[in-house]
Amino acid sequence: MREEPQDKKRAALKAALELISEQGFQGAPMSQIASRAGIGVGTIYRYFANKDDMINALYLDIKTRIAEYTLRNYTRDIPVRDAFIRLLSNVIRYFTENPGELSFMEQYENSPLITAATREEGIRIAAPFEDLFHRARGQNLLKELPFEILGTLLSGAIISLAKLQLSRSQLDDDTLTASIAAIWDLVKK
Amino acid sequence: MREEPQDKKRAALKAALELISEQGFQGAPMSQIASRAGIGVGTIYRYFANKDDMINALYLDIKTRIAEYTLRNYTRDIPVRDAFIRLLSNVIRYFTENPGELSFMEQYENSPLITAATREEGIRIAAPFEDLFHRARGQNLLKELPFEILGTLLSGAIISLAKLQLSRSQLDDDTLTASIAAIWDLVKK
DNA sequence: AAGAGCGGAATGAACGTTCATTCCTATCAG
DNA sequence: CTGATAGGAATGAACGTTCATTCCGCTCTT
Repeated sequence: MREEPQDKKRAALKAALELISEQGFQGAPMSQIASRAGIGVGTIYRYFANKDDMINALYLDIKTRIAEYTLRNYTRDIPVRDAFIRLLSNVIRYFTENPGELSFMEQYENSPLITAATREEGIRIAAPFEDLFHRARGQNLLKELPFEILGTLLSGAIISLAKLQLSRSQLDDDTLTASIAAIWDLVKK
Repeated sequence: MREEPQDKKRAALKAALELISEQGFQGAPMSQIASRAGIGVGTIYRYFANKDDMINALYLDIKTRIAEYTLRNYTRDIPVRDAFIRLLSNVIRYFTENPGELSFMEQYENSPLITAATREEGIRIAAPFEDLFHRARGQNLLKELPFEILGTLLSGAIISLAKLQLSRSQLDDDTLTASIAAIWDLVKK
């Protein structure tokens, strides 16, 4: 049974994500993370300087994956409105498929554990969305508000929809589509 | 120096709110809460069964105040759209004046510390908004989506705007007004 | 004098982190 | 091929610290 070099690191991150999303930071001591990952506690410290460092790495890791997944089928030849709808749908789909990640992200982003530096880096990762905003503005489709505000409103609305979708049993497709269309109205002129 | 009977209870809640909003749950041990409140640790346990109980009480307390403040100048003779705008503005104003409360609420609502029962109670407190939704639906002003979804979208957007307002230096009045108008577009037909 | 309210030292459980030890595998000598 | 050697990876018991909670004595009030 050949092991990849980073197997244990991944296992630790996965276990941390599961425990934190299920039980919160309080419910995720290093000892439990290790045992769920099937490794020794000490091993975690071979890969991360300390617990904060591990959680930071987890955050950036997930943020990157979300950004990739969301943009995965975006190209510039898609009409602006369609592109928005598609990206928003991707966000919903991603979190539906990875419910633990939404819970972890929300906990971490709202906690003072997150450093200003990490938060900045998270924003940078999400930067490719800017392109779509610029195209939309170029076609005069957007409300006359700074991108920062439009982006904030958009993400606030879509995340809250994702949370609802996860907490209540899944919404049916038509309702979801209509909800996403509503979110487009939030930013469209 | 005559003390009101519940003074220390209030002081404990206030100190807990401050510490949790500034430093997170990790950074708010009972000993610090007590010393910031200017009381003994033991005293806290005269008013609350344990820490969880205190935090729960804090949550419900704040949620009630927010709901009151938000509805404070709402009456049925205000046109629906104006009423929405007014309530949304109240939310922003409340959190601008009480920044710690937004931070605490967001941390607590996203953490698994909150029980299903407490969450339910939180929803019940916010129920008076329903009236406005019913009026709006009666006048056919709303998108054809369940109230639950419209409410979720609305609160997601307004909360994200409040967070932005607190993190970046305050937004100017015109921008704020325009942003709130945008949020109305989210639910209006 | 009795009792309620209060304070903060004491307690023990739980935690993050360390480190002496073991395990594993690659290398190399014979 | 075999056995010895070395060194990095992995382990988990042990440590020191922190924390929620308890307990007991002190101080007012009546």
